[in-house]
Amino acid sequence: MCNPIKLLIVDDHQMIIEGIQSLLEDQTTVKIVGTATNAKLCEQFFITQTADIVFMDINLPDLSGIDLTALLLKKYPTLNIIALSTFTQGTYVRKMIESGAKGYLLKNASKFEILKAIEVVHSGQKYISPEAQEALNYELNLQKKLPKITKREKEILVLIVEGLTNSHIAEKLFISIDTVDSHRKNLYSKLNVNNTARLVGFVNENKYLDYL
Amino acid sequence: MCNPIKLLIVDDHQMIIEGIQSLLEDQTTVKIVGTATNAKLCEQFFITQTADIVFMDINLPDLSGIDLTALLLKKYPTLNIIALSTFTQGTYVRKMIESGAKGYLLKNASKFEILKAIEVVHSGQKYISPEAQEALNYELNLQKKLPKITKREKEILVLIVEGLTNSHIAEKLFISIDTVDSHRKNLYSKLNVNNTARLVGFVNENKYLDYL
DNA sequence: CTAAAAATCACCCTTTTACGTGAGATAAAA
DNA sequence: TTTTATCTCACGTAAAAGGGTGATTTTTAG
Repeated sequence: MCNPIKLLIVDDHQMIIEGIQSLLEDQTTVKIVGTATNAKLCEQFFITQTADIVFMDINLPDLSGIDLTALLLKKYPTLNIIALSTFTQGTYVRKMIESGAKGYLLKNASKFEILKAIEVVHSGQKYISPEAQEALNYELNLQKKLPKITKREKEILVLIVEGLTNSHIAEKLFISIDTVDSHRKNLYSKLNVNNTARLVGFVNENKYLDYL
Repeated sequence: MCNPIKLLIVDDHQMIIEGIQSLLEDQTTVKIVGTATNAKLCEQFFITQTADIVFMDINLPDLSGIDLTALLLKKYPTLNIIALSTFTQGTYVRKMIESGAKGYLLKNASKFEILKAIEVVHSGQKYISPEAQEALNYELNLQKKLPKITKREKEILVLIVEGLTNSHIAEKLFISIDTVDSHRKNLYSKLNVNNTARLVGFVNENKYLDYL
């Protein structure tokens, strides 16, 4: 019989902490060694103690779980962090995985799934809940489908969306109005729109500027 | 000594249910008489049983907590429903209150606050958590501050945002291009913008069309 | 090194917008 | 009823966008 897996829960919701504790209290394979309701407390925990697995909420009051994950893994690269979120949004899943999280659990996970995630991640593999995986795939597909624009085009797109005219943009970037106009036309062509209103609408609806 | 307050928890997150149960298990004044992880199960509960207070999550898989609240209150007007949410968004708070909820709790509420909310609401008053109240105030202020436009102006605004030109709008509404242009000018003036890009941006950023 | 992609600029023409000003008709509120 | 708001339309001008085509330089990637 090996030692129980040491689990740290980072979540600002007392209910969630209590809930996980309650769900896992009869488990001999997992031991909750600490809880933290914000990023600061989480960092303090690791000064004196350690954990095998961290359940990491995405929305913390002081620092996002995404940033905290990246920060912790810089200091303690061997940590196994499992994201814990209410959200199925693909963006969150993507960012968490990019930050180095080894797992992604939704807060409606069953006891069984929680235990499974802990086991899988502790054995060195990744565990992403089916819904989160689906959302991630959707996200990646969407990203793939969204037209790609160049660096300069993005620069100009931002200014158009902010409401600047071609001449103002030209002034700001020290280029000719005709150049700005060219970029604008290319944007229309790439994003498949034919006027400013539709361009701005497209950007807002797809949160297009969040990409690249 | 009076009977314990009968509490029903409606939330699709097992962790939350377990968490609340764990937090309240030592309480003699409150008794959890049931749990439901979706709207259907919640409705079924009330066929055979009853409750004094309902903890209602906003995000349910089948029906939003907002709609479920309105629906339940139609059938059982004396129910005391307390919204339970991760979100501080003012819109949610507003809509929940509009649907008839008597309270609004955030999921990071302490045991103390949960008990207080139950007591206050059971005594016939409303309980809205401080953060939610602040968000609600902000929301209401925002609504107040947002410029008011006329029915016709809104009609035209929608079409502009959809990317139609003045001439197309005129065609669609059987009015002259000059009239459309007048409305457009008034919109610019009222919403304090000076071109299409900023107009569309304003509408999207403020979800302006959701109002009035 | 070379081909491809990106960024730059120019010119032309039409349509649309942006801004101003004024004004009649109608409906709603005081 | 009388004021007020809304909706309607007109005219004029300048600026900006929308569209097409073509061409040079610079950067990037194979």
